[in-house]
Amino acid sequence: MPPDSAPYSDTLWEEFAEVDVVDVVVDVDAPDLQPFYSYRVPEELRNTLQAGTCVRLPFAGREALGYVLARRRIPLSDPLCRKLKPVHAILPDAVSINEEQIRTVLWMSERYVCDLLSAMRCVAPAVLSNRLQTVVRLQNPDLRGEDAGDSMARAHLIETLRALGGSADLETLRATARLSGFSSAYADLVRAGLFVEAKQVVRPRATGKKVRVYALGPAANTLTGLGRQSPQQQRILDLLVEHTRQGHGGLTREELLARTGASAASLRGLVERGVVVCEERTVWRAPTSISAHRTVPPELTAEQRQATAILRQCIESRSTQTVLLFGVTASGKTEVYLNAIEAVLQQGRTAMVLVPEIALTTQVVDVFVGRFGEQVAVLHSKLSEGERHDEWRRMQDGQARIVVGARSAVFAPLDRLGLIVVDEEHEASYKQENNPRYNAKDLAAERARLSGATLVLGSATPSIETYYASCPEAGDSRIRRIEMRQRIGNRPLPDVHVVDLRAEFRKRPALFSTRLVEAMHARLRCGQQIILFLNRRGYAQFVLCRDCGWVARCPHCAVSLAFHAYDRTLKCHHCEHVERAPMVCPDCGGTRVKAFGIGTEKVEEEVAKIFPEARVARMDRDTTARKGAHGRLMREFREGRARILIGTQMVAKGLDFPNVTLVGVVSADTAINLPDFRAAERTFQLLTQVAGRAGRGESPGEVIIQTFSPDHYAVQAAVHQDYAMFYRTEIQFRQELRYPPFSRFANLVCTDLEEARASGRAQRLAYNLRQVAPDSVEIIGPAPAPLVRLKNQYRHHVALRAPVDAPISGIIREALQQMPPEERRGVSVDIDPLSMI
DNA sequence: AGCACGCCGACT
DNA sequence: GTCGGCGTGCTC
Repeated sequence: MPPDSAPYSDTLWEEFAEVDVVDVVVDVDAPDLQPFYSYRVPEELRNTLQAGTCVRLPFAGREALGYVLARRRIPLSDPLCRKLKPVHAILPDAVSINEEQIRTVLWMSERYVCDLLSAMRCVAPAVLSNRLQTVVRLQNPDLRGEDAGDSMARAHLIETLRALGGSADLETLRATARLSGFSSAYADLVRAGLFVEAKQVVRPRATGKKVRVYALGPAANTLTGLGRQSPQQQRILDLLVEHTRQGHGGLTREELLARTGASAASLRGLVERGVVVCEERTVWRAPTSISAHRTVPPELTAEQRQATAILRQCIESRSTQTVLLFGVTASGKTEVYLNAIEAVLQQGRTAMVLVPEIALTTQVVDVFVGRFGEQVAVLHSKLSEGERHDEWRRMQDGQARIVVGARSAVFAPLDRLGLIVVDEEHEASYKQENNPRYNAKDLAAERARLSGATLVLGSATPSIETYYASCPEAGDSRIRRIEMRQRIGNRPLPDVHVVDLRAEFRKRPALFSTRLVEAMHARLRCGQQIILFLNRRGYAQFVLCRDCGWVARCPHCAVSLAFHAYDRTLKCHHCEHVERAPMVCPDCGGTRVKAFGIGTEKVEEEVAKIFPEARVARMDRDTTARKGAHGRLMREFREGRARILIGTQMVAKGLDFPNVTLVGVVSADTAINLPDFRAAERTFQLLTQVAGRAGRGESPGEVIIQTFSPDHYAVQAAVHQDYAMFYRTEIQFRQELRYPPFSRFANLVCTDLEEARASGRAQRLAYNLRQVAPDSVEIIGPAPAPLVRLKNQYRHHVALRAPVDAPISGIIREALQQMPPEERRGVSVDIDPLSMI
């Protein structure tokens, strides 16, 4: 027991009775590890080791990297103390993460039922791209194969390492030696001391460069140092004081002199007296060309001013209110975001803008870079590891205070977040489609909560869930709604017409209705541009032998192959499989193999037949696969070289081409009949978004929708561009059938190379779930997943439907815990899935 | 008894 | 993932 008298002995006692430890997420891939392990803080790291740092540590008899979650003290009596090993070292220069990011990791792991390491890998990709590598070298350079005794294997390894220059990393040696008993021969050599091992940290390749920057020096605080400055020197000091106060590092010579108009000599004088010091700093180069010229804010419309005022008020009062910015297409939502960001920057806080990956083209990025220049960091999937790392650093160093990025940018290391914008919030691409299946929209909400930021969800076609949450009449107003009903310049919404393909087909079956063809002729005649939309790529959906009924199927997935005419291939749209399209049926040798169903390629071919003089650009995954192809097609269309743009949903979203006056939807039916309760919502959103591409310039727009379901409410609402009308029907249907937002779903998919094991696992999982779930939670299945085989894996699933307040993640975690670890690995958890396929 | 091999479980 | 411990089974 501690002596209870003198305070100093209390402190002493605590030193004796408690151990200083850190909880570490270890970066090792194993199915059955604990969420974290504890290590002793060694004396020499006492002042530097903290939550968020990357460390080297002993683990399972070798060295590993890990990430510190928390530092704490545990009593000496704790049995854990007997097992504790010390942290080896802190990784110098490794990027560390902040407390908010650690809390995000914990939240993710909890909500999405994933381990801390996978959550950590999402939050800190730049950090965990550090790898530990084993480098092995020969004990001495003269070592020969025959020194290894009589073992051929060992002799071979020695000779291989000699050939590699006497030293190599373990993986290279393993790959070069190509030896069946590699591990044991290698271990023998290490044990005999002939091979010497060393661990080495492999870092992401950074592209930062060193510059000299100036900051306030030690003499700046003394009164004598101040006061005797020339006006020029005073301006330099003022700027540096302001800069330091905002928490930034130093400024380069060029920046300082340009912003103060001072001379180089006055700066030199300050440095000589120690008032200002010069230090080396690494700057992380921005991957985006900051060449986008600065743009001047335009005059705001009345609605934009009103929306901006509300957002400014939220930001200035540091309200954590969520706002739905519900503005029709082309109502100028982006300008509202820009103004809100301005307000946040004035407070010395930072801003995050999430956009769907597909919209993250130069068009969007340029708007932000144009307004805020180098303060903008851009994150998207096409960045190299080095570029990503640099953008990460620029944010951590405070050089970049705004991030614009796709889904994963929600993890950006911005401090003091004041605003998070999720643009086109209804987009399905905010959902990560592999594990952990997080939704960036939910994470944005959590980060906003943690950092006290205002969350803005923007859309012309909000998701039903979001809109519902913004309706006071539903007794639910967690979200404040701001509406913008006017398009910029008071341009009218386009005229939308429906063509009933049933009637059309009775007269004359064709890809394009008479009405669409006539409208296209008219637009081409007066020099305007056209977008044709069809949400299916390729030439045809499938090929079928009309003699024997054979259908080309993917050997790896349970789907038919699509026909691509331009290279005469059959492609799987779910995996990488490609094969040559056969001329005759491989089953019966018949020659009547025919393609069915339409895709963008066929649309392109048809356009070429009817409008041979019009230049066409086709934009889908096939034509934009190569880097830069997307931008080239966009330019071609923008500059008017192409008159007609044909595309999949890529062309439906966010594009702004003023000369487009006609949008033709070749078929609105691709999604409408899918067995998914969101089919109608998707159709409505897609139709409304694509219609919004027409009439963004001076001339009014026209939209023609071809469909076999002209009376469907999603089509009708899109025709009238009436969100409220769609919402009223849809929310009623959701309520009657107890779909979200009146319930929550989870989808658990069991995958295995063998179908019996996948289905067996799904059965056990369903059984476990029924054991642990309360009666209010419905366990649906097990059943084969709609896509029963994907990339060679068989898939059986179990779904959950729960009341909105049910602890759905906890139930799933509990059910999974009752399965052995290796079986758990074959279950993929999707909380609030957007699709159950 | 002495050793090779393979499986299982722990890893702070 | 990867190491070591331990059991099995083969050989001297």
